[in-house]
Amino acid sequence: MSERISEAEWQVMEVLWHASPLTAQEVAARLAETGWSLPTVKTLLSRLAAKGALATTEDGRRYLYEPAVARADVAAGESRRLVDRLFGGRPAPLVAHLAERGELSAADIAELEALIRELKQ
Amino acid sequence: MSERISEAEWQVMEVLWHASPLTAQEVAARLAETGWSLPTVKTLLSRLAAKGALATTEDGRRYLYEPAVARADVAAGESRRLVDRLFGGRPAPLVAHLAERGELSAADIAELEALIRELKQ
DNA sequence: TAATATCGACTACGGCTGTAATCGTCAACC
DNA sequence: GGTTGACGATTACAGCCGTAGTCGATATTA
Repeated sequence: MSERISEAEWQVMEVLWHASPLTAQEVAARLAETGWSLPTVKTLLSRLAAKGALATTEDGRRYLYEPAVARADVAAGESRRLVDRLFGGRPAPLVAHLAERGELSAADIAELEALIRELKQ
Repeated sequence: MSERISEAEWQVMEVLWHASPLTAQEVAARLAETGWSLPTVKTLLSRLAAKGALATTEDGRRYLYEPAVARADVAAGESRRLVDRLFGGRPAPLVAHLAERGELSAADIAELEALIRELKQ
């Protein structure tokens, strides 16, 4: 398990994390804004199924697709990789970075503060 | 500007962010633990120079390489991309994620707390 | 029952990435 | 001055990624 998921594949996963199971058609419909053709979406679905990120159920002559991995797990893995690579595994510099660049709103800061308070218990 | 830097390329950049300018030989020597051959390191250096991430100065018949982009800028870009993609642009969920998985040490939390206090001013 | 639409599977293909060998050239040494 | 070594440049090549076309089989419809 735990194969990497590419960026295009991630968008497909997002659709299915949001609602599943879906047919290839339905997934493609929800990805209309990407401009991808149906074959493209089908290729991505196949690749995801092949690497175990999606589970398929036969429904007559077609498949219903649904996630086989939790979004949280994949997100955690990606986060960890980034934090390791960019900040030596320490998350504070990441936050400091975002802050320095004005990428943090007051709401973000409040949210982080509440989270920290909770973590300290 | 702002071409993407791949993971192998990132390791080369790390060397030069740490000390520069260096020759290809010197860079390769500092990447001994990767097991990469000298040609491999040279390829990575060329690609980085071609995309403007490294600046070169001629030194006789060879080049001296040094970063043409700040580590902080690249790191910020990557962080931003990740946070956008995984957490809808909000950093708190990222931290929450790391926390939930026990990826945050007490020291990390203290560091974050200090940072938040500072940000609130 | 014959034509058509729809599926998934397979194939394609250019670009990027990781990894490296080879080539032409110039400098240094014998 | 010829040979050897060190450079960068060029070429290679398999695997992954984004994007998509084609094919064979089946279901639907006329």
